[in-house]
Amino acid sequence: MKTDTKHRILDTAERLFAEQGYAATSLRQIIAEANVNLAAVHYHFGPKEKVLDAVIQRKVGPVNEARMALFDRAEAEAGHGSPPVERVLRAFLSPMSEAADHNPQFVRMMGRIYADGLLPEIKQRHFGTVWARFVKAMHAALPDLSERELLWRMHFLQGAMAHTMCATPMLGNPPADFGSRIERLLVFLAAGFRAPAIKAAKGGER
Amino acid sequence: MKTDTKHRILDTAERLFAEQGYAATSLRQIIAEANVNLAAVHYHFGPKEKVLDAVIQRKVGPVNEARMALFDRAEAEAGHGSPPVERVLRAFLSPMSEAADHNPQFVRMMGRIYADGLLPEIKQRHFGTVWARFVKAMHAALPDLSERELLWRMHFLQGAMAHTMCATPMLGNPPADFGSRIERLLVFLAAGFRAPAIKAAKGGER
DNA sequence: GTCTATACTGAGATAGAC
DNA sequence: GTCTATCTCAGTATAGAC
Repeated sequence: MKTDTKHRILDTAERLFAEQGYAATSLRQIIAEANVNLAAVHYHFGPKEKVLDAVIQRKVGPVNEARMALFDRAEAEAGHGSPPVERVLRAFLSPMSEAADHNPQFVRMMGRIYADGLLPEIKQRHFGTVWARFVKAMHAALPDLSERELLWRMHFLQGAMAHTMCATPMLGNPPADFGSRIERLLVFLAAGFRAPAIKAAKGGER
Repeated sequence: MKTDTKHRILDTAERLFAEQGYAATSLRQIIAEANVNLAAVHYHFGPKEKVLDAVIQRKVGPVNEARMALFDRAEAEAGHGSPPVERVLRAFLSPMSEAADHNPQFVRMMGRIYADGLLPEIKQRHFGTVWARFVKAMHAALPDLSERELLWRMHFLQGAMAHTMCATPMLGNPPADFGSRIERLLVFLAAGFRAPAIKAAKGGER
């Protein structure tokens, strides 16, 4: 059967995207290492961006499902009230950490993809719903923050998270220590979100 | 005189990089809008990356000088002790904010360049010394943090800052309200840096 | 020293034969 | 379904006019 052509393309693309980044990886390099024809890529996926889309879709699904399950659990345990900030943050961040333990390159790839800046739509498609729930849970945990203030802080979180994911400095031993990196990020972010909002910015942004 | 060829290239490149990003802007588009020849770019700057380098160099110098001056002032006012975290953060962030008031596109460009992930060397060349001083000042302001913890938090800061700079959502009125954005970021970061460090991460990163 | 014209290589994309 | 051949456009490099 030749259906494995599709899988070979995806496997090779995922590996090369993780190693070199999306932009730096050419379709010709992928097809050479996957031993398939160039047009086969276009037949199965279409343009290069769709290859990336398929690579992400294959791996990000389980991560997002885990996130949703953790949101469910946190809210169930909180009963009437809302789960604390740390709990919500952990529900979103820890599945990515676990994915990194199993496949470190995937998380690096996600970080690089994020860093490559080509996600106007990819981000929305693969993370839209889970992100919306994340924002909602954070808002419930931090009722004193205005929506605008919260959204900006979510913006800061996004940047810090992406930059942390793709961090090449695999500082420290053991090498694939993504878990402690997430722990540090979580402490940092929780404190940032808990900070009292600024009263009146001089610019007067409404 | 034809020396303005160089300036026209730089001006056009800066504008296009800001509008579309570095990767999405072709040299041919630049030369078309600047009314110069393709080889003139190669003559004056060399490869495309050197064009970016020149564009950055022209604008980032004053910003870094302002940062250094603010570091000086903060340390002088602090006397024996160290300036507080907010003071150090503001010394680093506010010059970029003022640059944005004068030329909003430049800051957007910097963010996009950062987001394009093509700065392994550019970052070092243009921000190396000022960043080193920034880290040192932050360390002095937060003596309880281990160096590793501090460096990771600087890493988070970097990601949040870059993501904030290139944020397309010019939410709120007035439109170019970069100042309040920086104020919000500053509050968020100061709280994050002040958070007590985690004791023992399960991974045991050293 | 400054620029024009032109060519070279490799990228992504597509039409059409098999 | 698959692959060959080809198209366009990118960055880069060179030769030579002024």
